[in-house]
Amino acid sequence: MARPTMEDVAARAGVSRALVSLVMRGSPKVSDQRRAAVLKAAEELGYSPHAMARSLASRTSHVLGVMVSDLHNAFFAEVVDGLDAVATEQGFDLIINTGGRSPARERRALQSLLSFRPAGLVLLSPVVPSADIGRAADQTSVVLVARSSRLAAVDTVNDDGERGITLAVDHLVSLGHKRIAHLDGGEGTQAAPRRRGYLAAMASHGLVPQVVSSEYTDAAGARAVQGLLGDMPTAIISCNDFNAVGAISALEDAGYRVPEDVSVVGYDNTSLAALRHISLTTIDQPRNEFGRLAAEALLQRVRGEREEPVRHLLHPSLVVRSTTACPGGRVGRSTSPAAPPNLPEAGRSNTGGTS
Amino acid sequence: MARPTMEDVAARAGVSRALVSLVMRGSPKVSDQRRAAVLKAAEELGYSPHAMARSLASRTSHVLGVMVSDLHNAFFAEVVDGLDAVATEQGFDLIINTGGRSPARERRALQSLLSFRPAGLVLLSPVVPSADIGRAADQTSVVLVARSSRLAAVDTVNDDGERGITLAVDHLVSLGHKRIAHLDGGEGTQAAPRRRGYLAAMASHGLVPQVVSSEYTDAAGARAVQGLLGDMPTAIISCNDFNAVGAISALEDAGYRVPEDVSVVGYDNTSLAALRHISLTTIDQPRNEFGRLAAEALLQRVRGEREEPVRHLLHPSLVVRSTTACPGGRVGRSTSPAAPPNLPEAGRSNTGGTS
DNA sequence: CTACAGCATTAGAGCGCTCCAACAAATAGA
DNA sequence: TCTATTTGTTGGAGCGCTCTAATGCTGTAG
Repeated sequence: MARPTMEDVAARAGVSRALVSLVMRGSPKVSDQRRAAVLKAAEELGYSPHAMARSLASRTSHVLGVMVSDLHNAFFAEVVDGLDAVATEQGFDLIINTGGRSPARERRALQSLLSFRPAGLVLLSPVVPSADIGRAADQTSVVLVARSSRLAAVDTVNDDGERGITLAVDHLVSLGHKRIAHLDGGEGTQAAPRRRGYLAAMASHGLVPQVVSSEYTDAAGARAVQGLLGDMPTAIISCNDFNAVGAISALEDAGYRVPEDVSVVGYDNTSLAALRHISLTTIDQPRNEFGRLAAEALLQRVRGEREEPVRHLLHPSLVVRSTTACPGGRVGRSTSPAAPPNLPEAGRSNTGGTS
Repeated sequence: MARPTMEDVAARAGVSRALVSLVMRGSPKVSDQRRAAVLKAAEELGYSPHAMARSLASRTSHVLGVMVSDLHNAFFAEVVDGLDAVATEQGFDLIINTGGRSPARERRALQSLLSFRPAGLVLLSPVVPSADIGRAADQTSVVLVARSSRLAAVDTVNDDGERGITLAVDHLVSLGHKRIAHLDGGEGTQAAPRRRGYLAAMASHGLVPQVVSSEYTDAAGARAVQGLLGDMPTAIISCNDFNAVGAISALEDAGYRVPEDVSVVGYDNTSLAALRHISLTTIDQPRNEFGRLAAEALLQRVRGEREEPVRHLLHPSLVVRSTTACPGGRVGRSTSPAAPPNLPEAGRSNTGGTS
């Protein structure tokens, strides 16, 4: 397991260590003959350069640190994919840590990432206080994704949550809905702009808003719907897809049909929403694009091409699937949102066919 | 952004660089007085040790490389969580790469991880040929998760797929099912043991097996069910949860009720299965445990506590939710699995209530 | 024949750290 | 008192690499 070094390769190829270094870095000022000899020796020894030694000697880092607040959320997986694509293409390596949505753990993760002296840091929806982020930004370039900041030293990449919710409201209004409730995300990141967008969009249509406090989970969505029983709106805009799925489930348990009785819109367009079993109308965030832009912003700074902070605000888009329809359903029933029209047949309502 | 070094701290504290090094590594043979002085100087300068320089000088690595074949799969997220827990606890850092389920990309990811000279490597369900894994194992300790191997140099952590499927078959048989089909995972990892387990379990109950070729996606599950229309078994065991959800969706589209007409069992117990809207009976793999065991196996090797390979085969468990019932449903209807009893009411069947 | 490019190649210092041997200073044993 | 032992501290070599400046070596011109 003792791996060969440049010295070994140099000895075998009958050249100096410096020459091997040049070959490894693809320098043009090496004769073809020597290059071939070096490459051959390296191949025979199974040599590959030592990234850490290289980084130490060159005083430059080809590592980007990524802190993912929550690996379980598929949202971040796609962002990381975007990051990875750009990073790999530009010869950077990713080192990933998780923060587990706890400030203490995130702070440790940050420390650990910084100890590698990365060229830059990407923080995905971090929950640590802004001061910690500022401290990190003193040491290296930082880009924030799915979290805004006023720090001059950090770039940010976010989706325009106000606009996203506006798309949802407009869609429902164009279908003829008037009573549209919003199950909000409470203290969660990005919950505030979405709430603001909802209120503004409702106002612009001259409609009465109804914000129901909720959270980013399916259980919370179900609970919120249970609180609405007896006075159900004709449409619900959830704070995210999980919440929406929970809401749908509770609606069906209560005998409402989706979308005939109640339309539901999610947010995020997770893979969940695309499942044909769920087929949720939702708002798509260009997640991969988040990652790409974050990586590019970082690399611009790393290369010293930019000093001023950049704030990307990406346009979300509406993805219409099967959980939205005209009030009363496509068949043009009563528009009354009154009491549950009927009870589920038996057992689980959400798998039930009909008869 | 030029960060202070040990030299700076030493100068400020009025001691030698070596003493600072001792303090940073928590050596007991430092007087309290000096220790305090060093710590104070470090604090004032905002010093933190350079992980790469440390690793280079000490010729030891505190880095574990992790290759995740597919970040989108929440399965791996939990494994990584388990890894992370153990690694952090033992003072190791994780550096994560993705392989994107492509041998070429995985090979590159492997190279990149190895260039950091990690103490060990954890490969989550890699798709590269065994030879590549062997080559990696020449350079560092390797643990394979969700992929088996006969290589003497690598440890493996897997679930006992045969046993998992047996649990599913037994469960269905105990409910009274006789016609139980298996939608298999084709070439996918772990598909083979699951198929084997299914065949063995069916044989042990004296039942006729029916393997339908499929894949690990919801679309494939739906397609497989469509192929069964007109001659539907009373129960289906899917190769994973996604496949099961696709199957359920197609069943409902065709007018079958789940679980009254057809019971469905998934595999993996993903968060998807737990959604109340889906509430899928499935087989749980102890994913977090996978990660913990993998990390521990690796660290044992790193510390030189073990030479012989270890093969962990974890026991999966059955999680009964709402997609399985006695044939004919709980209400005790006809057990005939004949033709679709009726057509979906209108539009999407899967959100429909009844009337 | 010397001069001077131009080029491929190399010696050597140094990146920030660890670790070993060496060393004072204090303590103990004779 | 002198020698051992212990304890705390330090200089210096070296981890595997990069990078600068210097080297040798052509070939062409004066």
